[in-house]
Amino acid sequence: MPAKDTGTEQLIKTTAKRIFFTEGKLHATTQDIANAAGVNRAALHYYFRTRDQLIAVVFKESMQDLSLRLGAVMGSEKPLKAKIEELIDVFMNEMSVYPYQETFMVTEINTAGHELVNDIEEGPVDKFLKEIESEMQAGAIEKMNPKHFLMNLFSLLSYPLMMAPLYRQFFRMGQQDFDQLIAERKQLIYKMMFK
Amino acid sequence: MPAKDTGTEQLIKTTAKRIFFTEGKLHATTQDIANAAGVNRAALHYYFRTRDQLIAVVFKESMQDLSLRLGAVMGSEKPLKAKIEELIDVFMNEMSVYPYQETFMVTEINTAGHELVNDIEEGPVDKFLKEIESEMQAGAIEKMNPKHFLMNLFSLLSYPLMMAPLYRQFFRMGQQDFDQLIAERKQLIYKMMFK
Amino acid sequence: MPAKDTGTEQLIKTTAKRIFFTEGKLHATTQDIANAAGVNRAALHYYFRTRDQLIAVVFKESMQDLSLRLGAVMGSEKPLKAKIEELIDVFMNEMSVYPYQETFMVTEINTAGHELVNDIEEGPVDKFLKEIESEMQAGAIEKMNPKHFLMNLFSLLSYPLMMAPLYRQFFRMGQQDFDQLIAERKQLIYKMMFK
Amino acid sequence: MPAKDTGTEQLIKTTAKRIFFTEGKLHATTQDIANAAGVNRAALHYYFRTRDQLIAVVFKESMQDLSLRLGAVMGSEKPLKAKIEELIDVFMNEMSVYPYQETFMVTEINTAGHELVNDIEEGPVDKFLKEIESEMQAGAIEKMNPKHFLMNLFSLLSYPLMMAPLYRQFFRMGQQDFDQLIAERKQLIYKMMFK
DNA sequence: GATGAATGAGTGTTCATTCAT
DNA sequence: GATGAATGAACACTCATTCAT
Repeated sequence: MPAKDTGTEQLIKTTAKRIFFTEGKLHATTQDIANAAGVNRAALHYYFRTRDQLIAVVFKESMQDLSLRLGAVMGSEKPLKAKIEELIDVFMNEMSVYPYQETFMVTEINTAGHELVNDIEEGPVDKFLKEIESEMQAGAIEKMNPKHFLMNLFSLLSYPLMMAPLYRQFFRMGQQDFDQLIAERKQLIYKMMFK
Repeated sequence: MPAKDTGTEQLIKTTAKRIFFTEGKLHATTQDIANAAGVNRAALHYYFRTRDQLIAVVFKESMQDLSLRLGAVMGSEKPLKAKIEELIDVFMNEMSVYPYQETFMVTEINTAGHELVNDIEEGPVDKFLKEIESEMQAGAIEKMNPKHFLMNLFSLLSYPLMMAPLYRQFFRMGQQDFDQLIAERKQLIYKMMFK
Repeated sequence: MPAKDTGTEQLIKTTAKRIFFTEGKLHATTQDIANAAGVNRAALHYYFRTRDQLIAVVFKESMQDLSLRLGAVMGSEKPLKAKIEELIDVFMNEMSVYPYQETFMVTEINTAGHELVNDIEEGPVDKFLKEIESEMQAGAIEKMNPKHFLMNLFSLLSYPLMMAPLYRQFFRMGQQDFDQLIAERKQLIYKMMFK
Repeated sequence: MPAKDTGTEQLIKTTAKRIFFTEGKLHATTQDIANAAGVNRAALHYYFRTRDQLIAVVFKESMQDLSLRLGAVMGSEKPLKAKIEELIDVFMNEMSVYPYQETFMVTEINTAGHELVNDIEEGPVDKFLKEIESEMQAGAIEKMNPKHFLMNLFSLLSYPLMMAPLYRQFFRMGQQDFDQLIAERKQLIYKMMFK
């Protein structure tokens, strides 16, 4: 008799993602998650053994998910500039659905000893780095280690969003004005990466 | 008779900073801090009442410290390019002493409702933004809202360091190689900001 | 499937009552209570959230219990004199099972802001006060505000028991002699109330 | 060189009495007392060694004080009825200055193992009891163990005041109405004691 | 598959107390 | 005589976890 799948496991994962990545409750307890999912706290341990393992699963799945989506873009047959543009789009969309995902990652990186991203396919990335390199040779991009190029891209995309509360205070801006500022960045970043 | 200062209060603060910002133990307990400082856990409450207040003090002091150092650079009489160069230096030095300070900030931002940075002097920043703007007019910098210029600068500086463990795995690099990569960024960032 | 009741909640309450009201350990800690009940201290919080809530529950239940018993007497169809006699009996029995209940109440009254007795039925008491009043008109009881009559009754019953340790020393009496003295009061009080 | 008396010891005692007996803060900490007295917490231990000893001293002094005042009345040359009247006065005055003194006593009686009242002079009390007895023989007072007479007197005086918060709720009376009720008791009690 | 009951280990906090000065 | 600094012991409470059902 095959184990009947009541969808509870998936429900817990989805709820956890929502709580951690969307609602930004980085220190949510198992109780918080169980409550939000409408299940017993023990069910959580039934499926994931420990809180850390639930987090690890959620973490890994999200990373894989994202790297899959980014990998698809990187590995496509479009010209580099189009890829970069798409990358920015994909990333920004991700950030609007899961605004706290990166923040969560940053805090997790330094606490548990996750292997974090051990099973990412090297293929697309390597190919992508090579493309960047050849574009540098072609003169469209400033010459540098292509890894810098990637780090720069993600830095410019992520950091201001992670630090948003800080910058809003720092610049004494309201939520709306700041959102406007962030919206401008898509094009701005694109322009910065080339030329 | 002046209150006898045994230096314990300072010791606790210093130790907390080391634990949080240097060692990266973002979830350090009062016990952890007390142990590291070689004092009784109660001493911690004697001086700071609660854990949150200790954190708030440590947090604020560090922020003020940094913003003072950055403010000094921004407010100096040197030409903009020199200032940027110095800013990068100051920031990178800070990050090598307190590698986890930003990570700590990011986690704190979203938990407690600190006012974080309420008493930062607007003067130097405003003046600095104006300088950037005039340099844009002069054509040395790509035209944009000067706030973006600042955010870009800090993004490029901070993010790769915050995400270091992730990137090391992502790029399959050893600690040394990655440190080398980071070291290159100083000049790379400088070049990116102008032109 | 009905929630499985292991009786632990009731056990904790009963134990708490015994400790507070019978053994007179007015400042018993959660540990004391848990130990006496043979359960983990956390079980106490599992069922009652906080110590204060446990106390509040125990307190209210006991008050309601007593006021129910007294109310039954007051509301019965017997003549007033018989009621008073019964009241004295009920009260003295209560005091022999829970000698420290009043003492506990007195200390609690002034610490926490319990509503103490918010859901006591007014019916029986009002009716009882009216009966007393009519008996005063009839001349069997000294005329006064019937509330005084009630307060007098309870004063004469309770106070010497609450102050027992003091009086024993004051009168230099042994436990037995004092118990004997108290035993005499039942009839004595009855006689004082009338005539 | 005689120790110079700065009055601090007395100040602490007076303050403690005020806090315990007048303000009714039965669980006041050493800090609370020190603050109220405007002295350092350590001073408290300097003079009284431990908190319990401070309490013991305060307790004993107050008891002695009261028993002295009552003893003076009991031992005077007036007729019994006048003495009782005065006793009621003295006691009610005491209760209006130190409303929580009895409540405090009740809680202390059952916690610490004070000897409470070991050095009370037997003389006046004994003589007083004898007077009561002879008045009983004379027929002015109901015959009973004269100890009951005393306990009755104090019961009727004290208990309603100790239970005031309870009775106010029980009778659904406002503060003013209840105060009025209490004020009536002086005469009422006097009448009750004698036939 | 899922849960209510129960627990062990730990957390922040308070408090009376001590001691060097 | 009096105090600021520091501590040990305790306390209420929380949380992830387990287990019988």
